[in-house]
Amino acid sequence: MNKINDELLTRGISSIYPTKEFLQQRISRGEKLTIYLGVDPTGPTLHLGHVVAIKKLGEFQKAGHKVILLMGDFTAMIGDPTDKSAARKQLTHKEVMNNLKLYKKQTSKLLSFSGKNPAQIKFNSKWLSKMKFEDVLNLASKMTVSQMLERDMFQKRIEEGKPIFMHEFMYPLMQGYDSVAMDVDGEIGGNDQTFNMLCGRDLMKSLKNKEKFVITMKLLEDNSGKKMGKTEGNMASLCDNADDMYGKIMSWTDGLIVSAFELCTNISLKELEDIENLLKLSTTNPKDLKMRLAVEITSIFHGEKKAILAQKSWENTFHNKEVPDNIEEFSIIKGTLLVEALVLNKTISSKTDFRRLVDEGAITYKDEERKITSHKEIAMSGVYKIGKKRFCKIIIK
RNA sequence: GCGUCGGUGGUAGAGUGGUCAAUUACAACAGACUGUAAAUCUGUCGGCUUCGGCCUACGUAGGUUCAAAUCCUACCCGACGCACCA
Repeated sequence: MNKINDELLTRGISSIYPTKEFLQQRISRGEKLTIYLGVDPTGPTLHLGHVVAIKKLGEFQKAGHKVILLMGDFTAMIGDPTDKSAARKQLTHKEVMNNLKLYKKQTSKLLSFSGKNPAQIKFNSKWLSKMKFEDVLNLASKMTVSQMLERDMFQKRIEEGKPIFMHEFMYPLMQGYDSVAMDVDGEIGGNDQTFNMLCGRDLMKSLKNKEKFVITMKLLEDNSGKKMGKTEGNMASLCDNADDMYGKIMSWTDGLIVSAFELCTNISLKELEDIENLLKLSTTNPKDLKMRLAVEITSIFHGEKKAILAQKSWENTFHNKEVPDNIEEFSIIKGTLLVEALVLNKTISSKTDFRRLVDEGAITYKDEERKITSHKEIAMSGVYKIGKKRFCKIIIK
């Protein structure tokens, strides 16, 4: 019992507010706690970065606590001015519901939505959209401007002379109010959400005189913290098929291995320690550990069988340089130029790109193991390889 | 309301009349190497091309000029400062 609690309250956790002991006491007293995790339903997919907190939520659910997955549909609708690229479009109710459906599917391996203690799903528009201006003002009166300004993000913007908008001040309040509206015992989230979650803690105290606990999770990132940008692009989506998920994990930088084992897999803490030590030895090839990692994670979402198949296919393709089994096929009319065929099928983005690739010696006609050297090559029936990971099979009609 | 500054490629961010399809960094792509789709190194990185060039792009619309991302005018959007503060 004690041991389980200990892992529940340490693994992957960055910090617990007010204290770990506080939470531990409540749990060992046998209390059934209500904990929630807020997610932003803006996109249709969740990625492995989200898994960290969802997984922890699932662990609490297994331990018998009540868990809520909160869809931040209201907060998502407001849009974030810092994100000028998107100028975030307003989500329709339909889109939100659709995303929810996908989320449910994607998280079903970590959370249980049925049984006697199902994870609940709530929407924060339910209470936030009904608030009157006076309610908002009342909320706003609980926080001071300097409290808000303490936030690193705001400090940085002031230094850079970049704007801070009023509604950005409201954000933490809105998110914080979620805790009050649902009357939860605690919240869980990435440590990048610390400020918002603590804001909810303050509100809880002043409005309900309740001590809300907050668990912040470590972020999935390079041990140097530097390479996050690099990994972001490879951040496997939970919608990816087993092969892609496996492959994307393999392309993670080595520094991510330990933290990913801790945050995304179910291996024991003992094994985790072993892996950490192994990595320090110069005789260890990090690749082998990464392969193990990729199988572990892929297994969670696709089952062990598919994960092992994905591993085999990966080894064949990249280690033995063979053509993978399930590649894209398309048919063309006889005599079509290879450029036309590939661009039409969107395997390559433009004709210029095709010429470049040919000049770089990136395209190979696998059936004859021959590099394509001419821009005017006629497409043949068979398999073409572009770069290291793009394959396609052409069929002549 | 007045004033100041600014809006550039996937992002950040240079450039302030021709040498600008636009420095650089990140992302992306390719090659070499390897331990892999890691790391490192090298190259590429708007589109079309008969490889000579051509076309489209630096907030929008006009204008000046042989020539404009760069100058002018109007407009749109934004930030900052000052004033106002019912």
